[in-house]
Amino acid sequence: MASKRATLADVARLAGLSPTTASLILNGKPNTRFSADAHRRVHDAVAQLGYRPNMGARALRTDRSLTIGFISDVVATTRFASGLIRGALEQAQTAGHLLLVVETGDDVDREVEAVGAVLDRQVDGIIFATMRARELFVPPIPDSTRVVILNATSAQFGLSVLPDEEQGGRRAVDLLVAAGHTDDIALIGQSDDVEGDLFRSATVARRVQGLRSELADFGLRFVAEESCWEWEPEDGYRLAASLLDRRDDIRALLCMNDRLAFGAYQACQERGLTVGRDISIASFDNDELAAYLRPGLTTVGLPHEAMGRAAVELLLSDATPGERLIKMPVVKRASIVEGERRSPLMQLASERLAAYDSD
Amino acid sequence: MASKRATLADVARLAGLSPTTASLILNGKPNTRFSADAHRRVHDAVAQLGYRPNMGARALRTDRSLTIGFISDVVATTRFASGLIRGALEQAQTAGHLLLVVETGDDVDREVEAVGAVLDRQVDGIIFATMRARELFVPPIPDSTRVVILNATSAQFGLSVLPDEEQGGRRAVDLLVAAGHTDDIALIGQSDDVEGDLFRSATVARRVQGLRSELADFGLRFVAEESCWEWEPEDGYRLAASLLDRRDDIRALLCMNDRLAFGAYQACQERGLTVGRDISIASFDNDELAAYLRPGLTTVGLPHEAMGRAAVELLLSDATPGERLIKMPVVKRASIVEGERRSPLMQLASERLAAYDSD
DNA sequence: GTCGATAGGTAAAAGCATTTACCTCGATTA
DNA sequence: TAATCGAGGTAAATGCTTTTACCTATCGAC
Repeated sequence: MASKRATLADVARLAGLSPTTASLILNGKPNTRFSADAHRRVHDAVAQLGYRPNMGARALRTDRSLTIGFISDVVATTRFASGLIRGALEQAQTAGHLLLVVETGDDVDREVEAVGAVLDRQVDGIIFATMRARELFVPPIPDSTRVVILNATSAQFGLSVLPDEEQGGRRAVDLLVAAGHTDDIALIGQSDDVEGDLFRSATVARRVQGLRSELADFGLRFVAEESCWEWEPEDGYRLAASLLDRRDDIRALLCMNDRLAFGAYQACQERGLTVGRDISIASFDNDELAAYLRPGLTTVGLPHEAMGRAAVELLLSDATPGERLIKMPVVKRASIVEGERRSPLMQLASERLAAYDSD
Repeated sequence: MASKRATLADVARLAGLSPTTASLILNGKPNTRFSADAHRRVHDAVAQLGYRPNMGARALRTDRSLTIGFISDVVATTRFASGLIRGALEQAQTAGHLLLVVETGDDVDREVEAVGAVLDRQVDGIIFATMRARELFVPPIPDSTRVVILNATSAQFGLSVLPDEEQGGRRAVDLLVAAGHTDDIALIGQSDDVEGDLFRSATVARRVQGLRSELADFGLRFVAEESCWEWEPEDGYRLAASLLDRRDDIRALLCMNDRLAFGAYQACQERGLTVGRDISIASFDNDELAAYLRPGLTTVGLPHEAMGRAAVELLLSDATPGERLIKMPVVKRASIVEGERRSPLMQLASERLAAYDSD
């Protein structure tokens, strides 16, 4: 396969036609009438030569490269969100596009450079993915280039894709209430710190709001709240341990993420409490971890893949500015102890869950 | 920023020179003599217009796109190996290249398609990354396109990047022997199944060989071996549990990966054995999990980022065919109980570890 | 016989950067 | 004085595809 790549001119020559004709036929232009024979000859020539158009040359004329720039701060290659890029890759592929991936490490200079670099390569659009909520500084981008913000909002660019955290938060509460928990639920991890909004995902605030709204709908509230800045296993361990040592009326732990929950598991185990039998734990993210734990962790997942797909879909559509909220899946495993008594509240929570699932 | 992108012709016009001159100056061609004034005018014009060359047009002439195709079966976006792509991205960036990422899901058709797609976009080279050891079917690629195989070998393409599993295996043994283990070490996970070589990473065989060779160097052997097909936490749990229930002379578990080790932790805990005090556990991968566990898991890591970097580096170099083995880092945490007695064997193992680390 | 359609095409420009093969002008050399 | 040389450039071709603006032959109608 060392021989040079065939060009459109080669195809035309072999078909005994002009490049114009070959191009028009191959691109299926309407309002052109070429003989059936010409069609056949062109297609035969293409097959015989294994011709594939040179996208660089094509992009030069058409300004469309069938390529999308995927610029992320740090999200693309991190366990936490490789799903984002996988979803984007998948959707791009079905749309005949390829992804040019760049990681900026949240450095503004590299961000500007990244935009320049993908623009130099004539991308049809740019997806900015981020874990940080800071108002995305986005370098100048020509109006003709479509932009979608993934996992953040931006005043500057209208189109963004986010998990539907408010609904997700509500469902987490439903899970516990449907199992019979009312006045024994503690919240672990919520940080009311002002800075929280700056660096934590833009959407955590909505998650918490969903949590509280749903509880309020039921006339309930958290009986304890332990907040912390980092959300690592050791934090979960520390918070849960201190909580359980301090009071004995807690029978459900709602953790802000799975890593906190992992730490909480250890704290419970050490205290002789079996998760899923003596105490309930629910959390967020559906980290890989959640499936490893025993019993399996019930969690409201971050729909990374769906978000990635939606971003590409939105980019390639002519959708108008706005937020696209992606449904968070509720993943039931075995970390919640199911109460047998059926109270009206439990009934209501169950119904809300069912309605959400079947939506 | 809605105005059209400036072209080289615009720059030339503004500088009062010809496009030829502008091009020659900007590309710093040797053996051309232009006045200092011409240089200045061109650079001023570039700055003023914010000119950036159109890489598509450039690639058309030069056949160099400063873009690399990164084609993976499934590895690119998986927790297990996002490091590969991160390393590649990083190295590509420092070399002024961008990565066009495609995932094929290990499907031959999609693989062929992927190669076509990146070739259409004039990539300067292709990196094939894979988790599967099957002889990579690689579609026809023009000789002029450089290819590097990442995490696998290929008879067809000479250049490949692999973790140095043999040395890694030896170091794992050193860790245990240096801590005083001799006749109390069990191996968990090794599958002698013939099919193992077909689907498991190409290099696991070398890992096992390193393990056995190092033990043999010390005149030792595993006192038990539990093998299984999958390497998930539940397998580790099952194997460790059965082993510990069957015999009581085991004081060290060498697990083929961290997930197995995670399961083994649970089995030990259930039996009242404290890891790092009553029993030692060592394993491979340095999964994120390894840092979460308590005590932290001592493990020999897969050097994903370094491998990714090496792949790009190799691709852009003029290196000759061959395997490039990347050193596996030994990550010491707290899962190995340190013996106090210093035997000659312990001394020797320590020395080997030290030599490796300082290399 | 001539006019007009229409079927079936094609020549050439455009899009942008690179590169080869010149060209001009003044100074130097023989 | 004529030939040469170097400094400082430039015109035009090239790479490949798309697209606009034609072109030619034939057939039917009048």
